[in-house]
Amino acid sequence: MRRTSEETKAVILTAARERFAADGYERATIRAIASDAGIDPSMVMRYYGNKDGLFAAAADVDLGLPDLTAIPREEVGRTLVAHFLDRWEGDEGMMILLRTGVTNESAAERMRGIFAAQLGPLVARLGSDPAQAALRAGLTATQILGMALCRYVLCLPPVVAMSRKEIVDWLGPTVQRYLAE
Amino acid sequence: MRRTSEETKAVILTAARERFAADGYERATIRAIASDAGIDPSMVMRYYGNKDGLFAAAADVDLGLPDLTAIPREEVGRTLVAHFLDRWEGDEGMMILLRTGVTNESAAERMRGIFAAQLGPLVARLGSDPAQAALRAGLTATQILGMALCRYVLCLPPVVAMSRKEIVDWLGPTVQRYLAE
DNA sequence: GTCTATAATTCGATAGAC
DNA sequence: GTCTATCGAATTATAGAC
Repeated sequence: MRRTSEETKAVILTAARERFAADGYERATIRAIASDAGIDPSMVMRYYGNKDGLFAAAADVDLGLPDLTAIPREEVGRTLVAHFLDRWEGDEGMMILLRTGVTNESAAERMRGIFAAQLGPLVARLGSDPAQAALRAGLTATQILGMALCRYVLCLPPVVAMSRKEIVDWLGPTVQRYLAE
Repeated sequence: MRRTSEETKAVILTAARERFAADGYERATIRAIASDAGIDPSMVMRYYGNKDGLFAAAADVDLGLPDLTAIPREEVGRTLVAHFLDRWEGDEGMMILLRTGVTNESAAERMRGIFAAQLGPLVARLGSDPAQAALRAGLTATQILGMALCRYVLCLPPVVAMSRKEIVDWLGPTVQRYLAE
């Protein structure tokens, strides 16, 4: 099939995101990604240089965090938990970060950067003690990422069985305490 | 160096645990493990058959969970958090399960089995509603594993900076609520 | 018990034709 | 823009000498 270069780049990137999300960095091979995209492996190199370049493009994730100062303070915990559930079930971005960040140092560095740049400032704007903002953001990350790990990656049966409402009801108060109490 | 077969097996297993913990399943090569152990790669095959056999031996982890019915009920959350901190900083067992379980399905299955067999019954013995025991164990896993992920694997700076006491003080009440409230 | 040699794959990456 | 062909390196795994 004949495409424009932009189309080809996009097709490759979509396949790459799915593979990195499903398999992690090492097992997501250029050959497999090219096969999914229905093109030759050399096309991947042509447009992204090497595997690292492709990964960098695939792992460019925006958490799309909501403005927590615009909602009632007692609702920030539940709101953030619900938002991350949407993010996890929406696209592969979070899965890419988690699956690759665990065995790839540059991916872990990217994960640190994303949380420092996006979750950190959000928590800081919530007010309270500025000196504690980083700590509170870190605590929040442990609970949010832990839920994602158990539910979407390790697939622990009792965690998979939980409904969306159950998760918000149980984790909401935890994140509320970490964020604002 | 000349050893007995038991010694050689043990030397290989020690090196394998460190490599699997540090690199995950894919990047922990038999060659690297053999090199660490100071022997030839073929020795690994001789004693463990193949890479899966070696991994099975390396990932045989006992959480060594304490009997929570023997301590005051209001202390179970803090006690469990402290125990897992010890486990994480004690040997490579937990790190192996986490690093490999994220990109290897058989390792994830092993993780599910270990938590179902060891954490589940522990929570069930705490009493309360038997129908909720699995849910409570799952919730506990999300917070415990999430802390480990952020602190020991992703190394998020504010989480790494926390002292042992801070972790127990912050996570203790969370796990207490998941376990027994 | 230890090692050499090597088979059989698989992977990332390059060169170049069309 | 797409593909064939291929290189060079790395991996798991096997066969067999000492």
